[in-house]
Amino acid sequence: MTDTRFSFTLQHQQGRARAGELVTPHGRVATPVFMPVATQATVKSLTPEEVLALGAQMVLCNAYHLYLRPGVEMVARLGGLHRFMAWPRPTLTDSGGFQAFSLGALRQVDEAGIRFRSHLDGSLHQFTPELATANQEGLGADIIMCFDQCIAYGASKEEVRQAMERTHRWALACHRTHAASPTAAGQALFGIVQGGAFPDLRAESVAAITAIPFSGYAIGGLAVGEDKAQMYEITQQVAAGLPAGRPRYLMGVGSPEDLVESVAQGVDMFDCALPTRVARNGAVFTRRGRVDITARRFAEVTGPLEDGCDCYTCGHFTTAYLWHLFRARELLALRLASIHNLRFILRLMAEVRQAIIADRFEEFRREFHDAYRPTNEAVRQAQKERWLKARGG
RNA sequence: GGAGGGGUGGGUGAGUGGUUAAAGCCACCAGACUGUAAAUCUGGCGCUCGUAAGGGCUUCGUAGGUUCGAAUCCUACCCCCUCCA
Repeated sequence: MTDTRFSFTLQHQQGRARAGELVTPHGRVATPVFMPVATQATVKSLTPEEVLALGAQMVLCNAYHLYLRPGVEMVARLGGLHRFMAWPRPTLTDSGGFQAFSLGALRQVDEAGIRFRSHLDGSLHQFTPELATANQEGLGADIIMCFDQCIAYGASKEEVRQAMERTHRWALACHRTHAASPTAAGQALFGIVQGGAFPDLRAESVAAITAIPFSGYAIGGLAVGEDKAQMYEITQQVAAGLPAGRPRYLMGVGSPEDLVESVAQGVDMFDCALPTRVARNGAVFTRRGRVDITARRFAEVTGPLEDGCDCYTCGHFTTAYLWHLFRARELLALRLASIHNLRFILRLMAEVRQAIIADRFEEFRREFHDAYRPTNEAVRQAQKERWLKARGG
């Protein structure tokens, strides 16, 4: 397998934080990069032009969802993923392995693959590493992912081990399948490290996955219920074990604070449904933290969601108007909040990159955390404990 | 003037003798959401004591009454609505 049209160049490094560039058949991508999630070949509520204007360089689509509807063949007949969704820039597809985690009772895992009960019509489908790879080749994304088994936090070590070892076997199968494919030259295949929150399993997984010559390496199975301290530790450990010359992708992360922290551990790529989902539920990111703007106290706030934000929403509308749109359940509320949140994240990433290149990432990181207050109860609790400890000791 | 209907917790609106501090919805408050089965979900929402379990107090227009027991039955009064003159 040779990715003649895919490459990654490390441009600058400060501590573990890296700035680099991906080259793909559909263009270049400056890293660290956040990929907005376009599960069903659309970033929910936004047009590709809008997504592009927000500063997005690349989006993630989901092969499982597109396989069920409209179907891989259909997308291929309609010109492939890029043309189908009118997104001319780089794309990445997830294999459907995550749905082994998220679909709950609708799926069953065995050695051959994962059997899914379609959430659309109840029909039964089996995904194997071979099929998952072929599906992604059919869709035609620039980067495709190995079919892995993502497992919930709280599973026993033995269960995590089994899922991990299966993921390793499937990784080999995916690599073999892709290498034999005529489309291989145009697509980069990434491997995925699993192993839950167990450092020894993670070490094993890093060894097994990096033994296969993938174009990039992903950290999977995080942000599935473990606490943030664990997540950061595992991220640091795994990132440190991945080859420096290949892009590192932390799947499914994240929140603003997670992005900053993970870049600090040497991660180059991210995707996350959080910014857009949370936006549709009325929560908005600001430099001071996440805010639920549907609360009554925002009814008459005449300023923008955030002073100094350069997004379309903040440039045109008051917080009071957004509040009204959410209360009235107007569709524009979803769009305007999504625009703001994605712009917030994408701008954050651009600033992170600039800071790394200018060798002032650590200052940036500190300033960010000083100002940013996640609403997450656990984090707040941890902050409180740290404060009490610092005060008492 | 005549006939009829109705007044329930912030709003709307169920409830017509006990299991009712009183459904549902809205509003309000809080929380969750991380490779999207999500424009979703969860909890709270009379006052008060308690960390909790649980306890106390006050509520269904107003005032009386019947009853072991009343938002529910009776009487009077106040107010609102509809139709007919």
